[in-house]
Amino acid sequence: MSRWQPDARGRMVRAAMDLFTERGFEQTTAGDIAERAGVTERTFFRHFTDKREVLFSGSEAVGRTVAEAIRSAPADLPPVDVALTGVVAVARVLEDDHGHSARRARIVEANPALRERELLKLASLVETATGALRARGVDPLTADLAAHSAVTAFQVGFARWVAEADPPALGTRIAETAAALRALWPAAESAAPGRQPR
Amino acid sequence: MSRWQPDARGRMVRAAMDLFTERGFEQTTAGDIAERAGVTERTFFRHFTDKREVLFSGSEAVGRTVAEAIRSAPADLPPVDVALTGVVAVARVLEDDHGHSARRARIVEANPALRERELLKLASLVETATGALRARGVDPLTADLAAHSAVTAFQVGFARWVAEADPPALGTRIAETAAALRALWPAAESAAPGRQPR
DNA sequence: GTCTATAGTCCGATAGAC
DNA sequence: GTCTATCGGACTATAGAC
Repeated sequence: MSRWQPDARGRMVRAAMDLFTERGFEQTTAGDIAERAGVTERTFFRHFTDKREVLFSGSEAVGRTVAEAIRSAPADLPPVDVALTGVVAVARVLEDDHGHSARRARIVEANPALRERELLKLASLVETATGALRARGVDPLTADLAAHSAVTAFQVGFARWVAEADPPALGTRIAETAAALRALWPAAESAAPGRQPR
Repeated sequence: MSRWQPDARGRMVRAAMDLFTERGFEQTTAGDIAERAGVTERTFFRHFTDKREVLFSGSEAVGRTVAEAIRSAPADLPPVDVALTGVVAVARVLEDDHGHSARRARIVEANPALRERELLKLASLVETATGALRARGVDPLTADLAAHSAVTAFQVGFARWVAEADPPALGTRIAETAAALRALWPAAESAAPGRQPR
């Protein structure tokens, strides 16, 4: 039908993951990825602003999922639980394909440049969640910290999940991590009403 | 006396900050920085692995400060407070020069590539703190989460501090942020002794 | 210190979809 | 005709190799 094979973007993503696994991120040029995907290097850079971005193309969708889950969470839920609702919604999407997540995580962990990009995406997720919480009327500082805490629970829970050979549900790991986060702050010492910790 | 002016590294750092402020990070080449610092481009790359790194040369020292503070914290302190001790020790160092921190923060915020690097340094700080906590016998998950929480308190408190024209002590802002973080987790619901939150 | 590969940008040209 | 996706070539800066 057309001059081009469809789904150039998907082919580039798959080619990149394969090549990064085979010979590593730095040993793979943008041209290599393009070649294997059957496009030119120039086309690669029109789809992805830089070489790293090819592994992070789904991140806008993740942000939308978080924002929507926070928007539609029950009104009476405490802010931190609202934020956790957001990241658990993301977990539900990733749940299905542990193999892909694990493979991708291994590639990212192996390269500092990719870790940097991942951290930027997580930071952007924190910002998205903060905004969604504030839209619910949560005060700015609480919103920011609840978002940070939820993303930490996601990040740490996800890291444990992908490291496992025969894992439970990702949502379970995240809930466990959130429980451990809550347990960090001993209620007995300083959470008595009105007392200001220094 | 010698063929070279002393403190080439310091001159490059200052030249970089000036140029990044004047014309922005991307509009400044490594050669520009080297030239203003009176060295060759080659010398620049011998001191800094990449262009961004010139703004992050103090990060190893920060890591050592955190690790040492955690190592020497009172034995009976809860893990999260030990971790907070670490980041407060860093605050004491930055305390003196609000102007420099604010200027640097503005440069970093203005450029995604620099934000990425900053996030990587913060992640590495989390790892350092986690290691130091584990060396005290804290279990791995608690150590990781306490480190994350402390660095979040630092990060958010620092961001508020640099944004202020006539700020209080950075340590105060961080303590406030930590208190707000603690307040996120309502004690009433699930922190009763022996009860396991799900 | 020189040389080189790669990343990433800018310009324009082209070919199909609508 | 308009919109969008591809391709080609030239170009600079980064960063590493020699």
